[in-house]
Amino acid sequence: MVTLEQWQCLVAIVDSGGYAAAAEVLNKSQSSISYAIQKLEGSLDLRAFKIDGRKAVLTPVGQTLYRRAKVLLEEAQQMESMALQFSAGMEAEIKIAMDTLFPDWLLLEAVQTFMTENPMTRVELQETVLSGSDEALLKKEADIVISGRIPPGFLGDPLMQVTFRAVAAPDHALHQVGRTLDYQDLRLHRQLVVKDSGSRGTDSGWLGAQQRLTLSHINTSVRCAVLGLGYAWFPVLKIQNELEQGVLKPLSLVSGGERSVELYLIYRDGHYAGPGTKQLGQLIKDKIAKISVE
Amino acid sequence: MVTLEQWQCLVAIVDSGGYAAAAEVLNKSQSSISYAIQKLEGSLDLRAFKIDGRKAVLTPVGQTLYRRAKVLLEEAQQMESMALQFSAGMEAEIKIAMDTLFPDWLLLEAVQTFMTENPMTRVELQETVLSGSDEALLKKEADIVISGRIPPGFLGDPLMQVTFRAVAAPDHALHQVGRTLDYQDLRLHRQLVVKDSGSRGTDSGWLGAQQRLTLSHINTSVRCAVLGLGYAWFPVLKIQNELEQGVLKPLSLVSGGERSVELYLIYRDGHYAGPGTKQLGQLIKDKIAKISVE
DNA sequence: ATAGATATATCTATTAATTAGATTGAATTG
DNA sequence: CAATTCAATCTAATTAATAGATATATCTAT
Repeated sequence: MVTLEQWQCLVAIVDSGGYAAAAEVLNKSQSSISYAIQKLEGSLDLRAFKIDGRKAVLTPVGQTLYRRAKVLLEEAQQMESMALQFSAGMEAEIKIAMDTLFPDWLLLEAVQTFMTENPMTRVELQETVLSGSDEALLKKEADIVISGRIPPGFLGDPLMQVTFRAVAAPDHALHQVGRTLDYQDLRLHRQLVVKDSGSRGTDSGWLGAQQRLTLSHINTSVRCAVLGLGYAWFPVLKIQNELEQGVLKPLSLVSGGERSVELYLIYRDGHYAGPGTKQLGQLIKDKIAKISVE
Repeated sequence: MVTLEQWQCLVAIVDSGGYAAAAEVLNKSQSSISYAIQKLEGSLDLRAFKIDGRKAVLTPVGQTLYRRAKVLLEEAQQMESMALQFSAGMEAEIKIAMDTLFPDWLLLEAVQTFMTENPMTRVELQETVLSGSDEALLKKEADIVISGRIPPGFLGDPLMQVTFRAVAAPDHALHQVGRTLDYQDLRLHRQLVVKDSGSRGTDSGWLGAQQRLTLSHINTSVRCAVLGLGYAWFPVLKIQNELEQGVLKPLSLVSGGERSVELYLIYRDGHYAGPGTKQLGQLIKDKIAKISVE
């Protein structure tokens, strides 16, 4: 196998203009360079240089090899500097756990910005519900968590207020009652509940409902509500489209028709978080700040 | 610098599932593998593997390195097999000299086909006129020559008949004469002549003309004819568009209004030509055969 | 629990590859 | 024609890579 060093010699000879000059550049002796080229030419069974007078000149084959060798070396160099960044603490992988309450497009925009700036860092996104985010933190399955709950021992930065509203499809029975509804009315109808993604399975939603339909993802839940399968509390930001299109309609409740939850951004390792994690967290915060202004 | 062999070890360990298995695959001892990874990790100052139990498992950083190392090795491998083709006689560079009489789109199509099949071979095209092609052959500046002249000592395969027709712009004075023209008529007008690209500079065209405008390229000459700067003999295939659009019109001559030249394909090295040169030559012939049938 | 099997790490002696330095021969320069 | 420059070659010394033996840890099956 031709080694990287041998390719490097070939390139150095061309770039510097000769064997002796290449030796200077690479901090080697001239004989080492000569030896390296001999080995290269030997193992490929061709001539890369023709000695014209006392100058080393590339053969046509050599020219082709030179061009590709430059690319190869460039790539090897890139790998090493990438690795250097890793050893300096830059993460190869950042895992995010996000409660489905959080507007996903917002996070995805931040992730996209981050990934273009840090192409060597992978990002993994896990959508969680309620205790699922706690679990991600405690089991070290996520570096960044966006959730409404801060497990004891962690510190969270407030991100945004998520407002819930009780809604149902316009032709749902609850919308035909013709007066403001109370808890008794709701009890008689099916409530759509999003299943807790944590393994302990804390239940969410109002437990007073007799009939319940439990979904694993909020998007499915919204779809069910639109189809008239039941009523539910949804984050306003998540159903903006549905409200505008009129396929979902807010229920007028005596009280409790609007609830709200504060979402927090939590670093698993607090201020010991790596540089990439911190940058990504900041990007998310910036995105939200920008949205709030608009 | 991390060597290719070290990257190869990393990849082999992952692909085969362990240090010992990698040693087997690479025909080395297990301790060599261990040593190589130690060197790699040492020079990058990071850990690529974590020994989980007694299994070697990639760290997140290691995963990223693994993916890129595969690409790097793939590229190095490609270079070597490319070089192997070179040493087996495949040319790194093929030079073509083509008389401008030859329809260029025909050659370019053949070149394109060749280049997609042989991405590592460069192709250089030189357009010549008359003795320029002889010179390219004799000075070894071209491997393939397409020309109407075969210098002594070379063998040419007949390619195609190129038919010349005397033409001028429709509003040219020669078109206003109102009868078939003879040599005397032509003598009185400016002839457009393409300059010989050879250094000896044999003159082309009919030397009886008193006024001449000499151009270095046939395309320029056609443009001049369209603008009414003179009359000229052009290959029919080269001015098909101009004839259809009516911007050039054939002159009706008593005799000599149509001449023709046979073009030949000549290999500089005859049947000692390299495999790429032969293939490219054959492609050109095939293209012409296909055209002739249509 | 415990023996046996499996997998990586480490140590050591050996072997192979690389290196520098001196020298030679060829080509260029003044 | 002498001086200089450049690559090739030879040699000795150094360095790096390797296999083999052994140690250590862990998993598996009894």
